[in-house]
Amino acid sequence: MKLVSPGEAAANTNMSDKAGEDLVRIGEMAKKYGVTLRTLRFYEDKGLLNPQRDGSTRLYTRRDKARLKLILLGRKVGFSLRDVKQMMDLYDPTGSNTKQLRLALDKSEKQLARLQKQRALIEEAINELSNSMAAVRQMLAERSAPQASAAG
Amino acid sequence: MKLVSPGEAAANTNMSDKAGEDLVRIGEMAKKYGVTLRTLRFYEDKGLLNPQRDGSTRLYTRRDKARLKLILLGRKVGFSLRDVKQMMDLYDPTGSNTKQLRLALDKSEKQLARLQKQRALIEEAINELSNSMAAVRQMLAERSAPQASAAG
DNA sequence: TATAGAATTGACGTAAACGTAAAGGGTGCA
DNA sequence: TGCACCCTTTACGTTTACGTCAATTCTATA
Repeated sequence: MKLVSPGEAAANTNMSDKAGEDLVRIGEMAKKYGVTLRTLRFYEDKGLLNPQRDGSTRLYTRRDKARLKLILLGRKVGFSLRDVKQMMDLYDPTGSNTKQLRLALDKSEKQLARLQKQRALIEEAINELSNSMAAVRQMLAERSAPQASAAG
Repeated sequence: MKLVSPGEAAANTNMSDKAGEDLVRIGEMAKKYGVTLRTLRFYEDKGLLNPQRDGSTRLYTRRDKARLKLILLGRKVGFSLRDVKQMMDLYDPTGSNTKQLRLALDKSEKQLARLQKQRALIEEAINELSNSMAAVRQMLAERSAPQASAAG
């Protein structure tokens, strides 16, 4: 049962059962989104992805791609995979998803606060480090040119 | 052999052998610098601190305090303990410490670059997250007031 | 003397997101 | 037929800076 043979996959013109099902195997999926195979399997193991199977071979659909995009966005903004899963698990294609959206908003507000705190910490660190570097440069300068100075 | 009894420690007026040796035990040291006992022992285990001993009891000197301050500063600006140790290990009380200072400066420059990159990433994250939140709020608004709209 | 308060060493546990083998199947092509 | 790839599962390893017992000892004090 050949669905997408390697090589043909890139120029995929297969219009099988459903129009444009566009199934890809793990290798192509990984390349397409810049992640490793291990990562995709890991996400699946954590319940974040759920690709079809052709025998034992994973086949990722359009929906898997959408989910992966969300996961990667979530990771980028600093959510844990656990958070991402919680939010995605609330998705219901038949409903208004009000609950999901509210949860996402709630988590996002908290995450935004965390990010802002982190940014503040990093700026503090940058300032402290810059000060230290200035002091070190000063000491080095004094060592290379030990002229008379009032400093102890 | 009593050196610093608890309670007396705070109002320490003991001028023993060397003037103002100012030895403190681990509990007071921890409180003074806002770290746990575990942390102090851990730092010692990693070769970052080297307190004296009264039998089996650790006694921290003025020098240990100076070193701990440096460790905490290092951690604050994002150095690993390994980095901190490398830098401190080069300290030689009899020399000019040019090598140490150069190493510190070198590491600091790299760390500064990392911090700046991190800051950039965090700001990207903040922006992306803010955008997502706006979109979610939009969707929620549409759900609570589903008037006619052109949006799909 | 009994109790409460420090200290000690030793050693396993934790978090997060994968990395990295190891051992093995399936397939198209020269 | 056999390489060259792609895929699979299982499972231990990695990183960092400690946290958290556990079992014991020491000491001051009421």
